[in-house]
Amino acid sequence: MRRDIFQAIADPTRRAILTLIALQAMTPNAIAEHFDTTRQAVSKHLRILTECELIKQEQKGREIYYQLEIDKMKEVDKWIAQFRKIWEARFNQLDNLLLTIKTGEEK
Amino acid sequence: MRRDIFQAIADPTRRAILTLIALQAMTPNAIAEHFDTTRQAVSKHLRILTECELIKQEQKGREIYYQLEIDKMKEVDKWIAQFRKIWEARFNQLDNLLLTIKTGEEK
DNA sequence: TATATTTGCAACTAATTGGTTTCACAACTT
DNA sequence: AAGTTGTGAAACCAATTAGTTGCAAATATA
Repeated sequence: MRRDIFQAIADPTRRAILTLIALQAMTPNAIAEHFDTTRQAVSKHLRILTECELIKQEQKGREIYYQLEIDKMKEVDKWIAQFRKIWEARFNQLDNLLLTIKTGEEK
Repeated sequence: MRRDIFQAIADPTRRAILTLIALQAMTPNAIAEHFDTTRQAVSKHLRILTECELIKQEQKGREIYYQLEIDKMKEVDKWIAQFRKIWEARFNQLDNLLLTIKTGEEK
């Protein structure tokens, strides 16, 4: 069973769940109300997100509050960083080019 | 057939392909040499990446060079941004707290 | 204690996935 | 013209996925 963050965020419902609980922890029932699916299906998504540590549970009586483990998100950010480095470098090149053109015009 | 970037980068081989061609365009054969799989399997990955516009082709004689469409990567970055905003806010809160403690000590 | 609520888990199903083998076609080379 | 090389696409297969329904366990309420 492959269980990494990239596979976890591949599903649109799971991405929506992460956005939903980003600001405040919620119970499975409350989460399920936001989607056109059964509570059990949401429960399965929550299990997958828990397994790859993108969320964590906090039991309160018979309710379980799920909340985002935001630090785990940094792993995706880290992978994207290699590409960000490239597009920022290109942006700076373009910037220098424009500056060169401008300086040329002023002469 | 769902075909979005998140589903595309869910596969580890596809992520490796993206990293591989990030700096220079490559042919399917050259790419396949880096993986323990057939050229045809790589070809299928390239098709998926092309369909969601993460890469583009450039024909040169009978060879086809695949190169990264880096701008498309920004869409993932954009989704991550909502979470980055949160962890940066928390970092600043912590920073302020430390500053408050320090200031308190100086009194 | 009996009942309702909140939840996770197992079993099943249809669709999708990533891989393979085989083939066809176009472009170079001899 | 004949053979080689680089490539995509089709047909098939095993594994995985996301969903369903049904059930069991634990906690709250009457």
